[in-house]
Amino acid sequence: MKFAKIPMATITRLSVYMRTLQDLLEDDVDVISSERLARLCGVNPAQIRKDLAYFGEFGVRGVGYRVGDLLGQIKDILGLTRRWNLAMVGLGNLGSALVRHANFLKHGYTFTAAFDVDPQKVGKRLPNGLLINHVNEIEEVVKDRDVNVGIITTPASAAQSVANQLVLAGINGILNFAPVQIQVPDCCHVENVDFTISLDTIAYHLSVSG
Amino acid sequence: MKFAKIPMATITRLSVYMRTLQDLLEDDVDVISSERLARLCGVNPAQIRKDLAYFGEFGVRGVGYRVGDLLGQIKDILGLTRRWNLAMVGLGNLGSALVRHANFLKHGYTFTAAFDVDPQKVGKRLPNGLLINHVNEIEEVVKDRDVNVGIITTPASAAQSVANQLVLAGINGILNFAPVQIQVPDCCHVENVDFTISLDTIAYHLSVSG
DNA sequence: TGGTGTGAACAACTTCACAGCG
DNA sequence: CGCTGTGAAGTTGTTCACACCA
Repeated sequence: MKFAKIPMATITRLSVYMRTLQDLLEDDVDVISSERLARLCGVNPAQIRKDLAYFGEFGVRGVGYRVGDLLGQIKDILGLTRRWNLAMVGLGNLGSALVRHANFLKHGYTFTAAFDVDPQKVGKRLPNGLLINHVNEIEEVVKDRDVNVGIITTPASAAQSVANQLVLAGINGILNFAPVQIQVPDCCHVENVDFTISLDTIAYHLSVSG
Repeated sequence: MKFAKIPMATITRLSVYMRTLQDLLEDDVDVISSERLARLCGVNPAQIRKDLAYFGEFGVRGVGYRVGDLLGQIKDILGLTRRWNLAMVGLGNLGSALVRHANFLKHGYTFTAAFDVDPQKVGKRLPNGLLINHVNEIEEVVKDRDVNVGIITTPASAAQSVANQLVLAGINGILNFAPVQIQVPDCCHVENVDFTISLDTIAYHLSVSG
């Protein structure tokens, strides 16, 4: 099973397994079976075994998986044993909140740049000390500070233009919170976080079921 | 094709079509073909026709779809012709930012309640005038203000307990921003918005491709 | 003629069931 | 003996190709 192409959904689940394993490690659990881990993650046990099998044989037959080992392996697969530098573009309510959000700081993600167009904001510093640059400076600053991933929290109307500048600056990964479909070349990977869609989905479910 | 069960992915895409149609309407576009709409939404034209076919025949053969009509139909399908009352639970950086976020106010979503555990916050009012209640008051306030959907932006450790209280208060839809898998009875629909997973996915893609 | 609506082919992902090994 | 690893079966979702109709 070593050289198959890996389903996108597998990568998503690896991230979930990782989080659960971290919790288990903190609770001093040494070994866990696919069945128990599956219950904790809300998936099928065979799914876990198949997901892991894409990357190697990490378990012990008749026993299960060693929590610490498996956690290390998954971090390795996801590329989380190194540091990733992030740039936040758009420091409105959402952008500012996310920069302060503790979850990014786990797993080696660090903000090394921040951008906005508002003259009131440019030149100021964020609570963590990070200087806010103008969006026009993206190319220069991104290269200078070795930014790997851009996070877009601008209004929808500005998102595509920002994405273009990020790509131009050599960025290959974008996390897009703006509610639009942005177009980028194949070299750049975009993930969309769109809670308006999620809300609409809830509205639909509530409508049909009563 | 009227009485098939509808793929979850179809509902997600309807929300995307809706947004694009709204833009087209503002640009005074009257009619659009599945091919052109598909290009704008980044999907396959047949996909759009199939998605819509689950719910009826909305197009005109040889012509395309009337933008205004189709928009109305999709809003109807998604249940967005009525008002939905939201409750925000957790008014940290993220929760506060989301309450202020303009996108919720489109499409008939309104915040009618807000909760936190911090005594510094309880009793205060948000910029929009909404009073912050204590999380203990969820059941009472939710029923009183006819809340339909709960949004969880608490730390992961508190999310399950909050979800339990929301369910107890009779809520059937939860939008969960906390990075944990919350367990609820079948009567309640949960959508997760988990940007830590999305970031990990980006890290994986950057790692494997260079 | 041109674009929708849709059955049939195809592709992707998930689950089952059991062989294989510690 | 018990749990992993995995081929095969099953399920779900996507794309094709063309009949059908304004």
